[in-house]
Amino acid sequence: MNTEKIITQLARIREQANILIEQELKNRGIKGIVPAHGAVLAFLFKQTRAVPLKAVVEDSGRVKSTITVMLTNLERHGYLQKIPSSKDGRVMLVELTDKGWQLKPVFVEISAVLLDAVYGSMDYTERDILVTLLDRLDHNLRSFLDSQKK
Amino acid sequence: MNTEKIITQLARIREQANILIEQELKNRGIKGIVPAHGAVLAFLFKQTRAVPLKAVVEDSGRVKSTITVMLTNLERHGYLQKIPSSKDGRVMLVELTDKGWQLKPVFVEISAVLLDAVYGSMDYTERDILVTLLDRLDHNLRSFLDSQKK
DNA sequence: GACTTTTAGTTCGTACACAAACCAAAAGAA
DNA sequence: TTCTTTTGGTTTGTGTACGAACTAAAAGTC
Repeated sequence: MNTEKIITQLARIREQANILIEQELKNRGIKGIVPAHGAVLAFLFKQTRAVPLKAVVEDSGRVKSTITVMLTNLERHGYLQKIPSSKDGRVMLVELTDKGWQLKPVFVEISAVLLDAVYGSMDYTERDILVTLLDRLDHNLRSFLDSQKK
Repeated sequence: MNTEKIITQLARIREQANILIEQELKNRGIKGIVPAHGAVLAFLFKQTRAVPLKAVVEDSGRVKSTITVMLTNLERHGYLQKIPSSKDGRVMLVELTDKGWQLKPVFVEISAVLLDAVYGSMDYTERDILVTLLDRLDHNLRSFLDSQKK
């Protein structure tokens, strides 16, 4: 096996996963949602009340300008609402609409389809080994980047 | 280990790899190049003469409109030239300039840094297991998507 | 209380990425 | 030869993604 192209390999798998997600969304007639929204939606599904845009930024790993635009688009499609906070004139509170909450079961379903498709018949021991090894790569990269930062 | 978030994990590693690449390019004072150009450049480095844009499209896995724009930008930065074919009035031939060829050793260097950073002290047996398992995920996804296509 | 700094979001400019519409040249069919 | 289809690229519109500049409100300082 060629271990030199691991990043390409990772990228390809991720890309195919995205294609699968897009297909499943399309099959279910859902519009205006793309894989990149996954992280944001997952975060919002965990909330019980409106959260500041900043919280979404921090959880998502995206930059605030990206999130501003993304939330505006999701709002335009009716999945959420952005309401200025009455407590703090700077903050914008984000809250899913009913239409947004309806995505939650779909999200769960598609996640299951995706995991099934990805792992296929791979046994659980192997899945665990794989994820553990990937975790090491993640740590390796993180510590390299940290050491560079300074 | 949580095997349910493997796609997120993959995406994170890839993202950090991209950050590393961007840093290394910056350290070397190289402008106008981003990780997304990697596939295109790797392909052009293998060529001995000008190749049609279509060949780049096929090798890169990107769509032709994406490649048209990307090549135009790379040309604007002086890394390559687009020359209309004299044989076939439709085709656009792509060729690296001297400035483009100068990226080749940099590319090799950065690839080495990246691999070192990613794998760290992981031994070769483990690297092999990892890549083999990833290959299975790739095949699983590919066959799932194929079966959906019909 | 007036002034300065920090914080939360938006806007703008640029690039990748895709799909769809478009265009011109080549190839195939009548 | 003329007409039709295919092929190779470009253009346009939309969205993600980032950094940098900007705005307004809050918090901190004197």
